[in-house]
Amino acid sequence: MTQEQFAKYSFLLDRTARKVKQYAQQQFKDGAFDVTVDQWLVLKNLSEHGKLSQTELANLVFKDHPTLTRIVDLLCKKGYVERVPHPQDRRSFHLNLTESGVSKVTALRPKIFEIREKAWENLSEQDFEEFKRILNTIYQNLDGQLLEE
Amino acid sequence: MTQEQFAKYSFLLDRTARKVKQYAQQQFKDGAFDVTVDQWLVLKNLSEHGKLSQTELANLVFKDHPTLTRIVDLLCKKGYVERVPHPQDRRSFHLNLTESGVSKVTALRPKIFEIREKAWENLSEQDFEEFKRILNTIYQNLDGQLLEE
DNA sequence: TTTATATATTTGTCATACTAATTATTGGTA
DNA sequence: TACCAATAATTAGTATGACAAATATATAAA
Repeated sequence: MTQEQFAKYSFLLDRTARKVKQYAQQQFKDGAFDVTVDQWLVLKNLSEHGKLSQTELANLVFKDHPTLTRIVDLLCKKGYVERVPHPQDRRSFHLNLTESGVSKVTALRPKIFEIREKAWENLSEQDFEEFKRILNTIYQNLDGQLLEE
Repeated sequence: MTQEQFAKYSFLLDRTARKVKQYAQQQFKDGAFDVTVDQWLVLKNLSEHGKLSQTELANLVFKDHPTLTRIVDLLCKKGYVERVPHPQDRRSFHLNLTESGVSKVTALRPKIFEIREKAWENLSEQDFEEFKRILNTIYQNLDGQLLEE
């Protein structure tokens, strides 16, 4: 295998990740879900982990703080999330789903599973395990954080 | 495997793709490469395929036209690429590397192979083949274009 | 207690991605 | 010729992503 051939993993990875997001986003739009794919990820994690600070949430979804701030801004504007002042720390917030946010998650969850399944046609559970292993290995190879812990 | 577990592929894929791009971009910055990762992809393809219209180039790098227009704008501003009017079609351009662009590609190419190798530590050539197969399968599963061809 | 440092969040800037709409031009056809 | 549809590229608007810097507050150290 030449270096040339080898270096293509980054191209294929980027291309596929974009396609997956684009496909999902199109389905979200067709279904009038009223959220983006990244906004959904945030809603889903809030729904599963309850009250979270923005820092905790950012770590869960692997987005940096400025990006998360902006996503939360949009979700608040749409009325799905609220920022409740943290009782002990005035720098911080508890993020909560509103009633409307809870309904949204309940309504969308099954539809999103369906959308996600399409990508996996012609692939097996074994493929899934391999894929996870390789992705996680790459991530760890490049993650500087590990050196500091 | 629950649906819940299964649907994580999209999260892992997105997270890893971002990490790969971020790591490379950081190395590009440390090495004062003066281009972004996506700008490099465009330069590299221009170098390998010679005169191309923007539409042809967009198809090669799998970016949409507005995105490519802006990347080419930046590369022209930096003096690595030039837009030459197409002799037969006044709507279109031939894109060319400038002398400076050719030198840039020659200088960066080996450095970028080194950067790309890091991600692949602890993984085999066999893994690479599996990875390619799975990524391409996912891409094709979601690619509406195929239906029309 | 004052000072220094660390933490939580926000703001600013640039680059990329996607969609829709626009402009200019081309080619086919009545 | 005049019209119409297709094509090449650009512009506009919104969202995300990375990074640096700013702000406010909390905590630890002198």
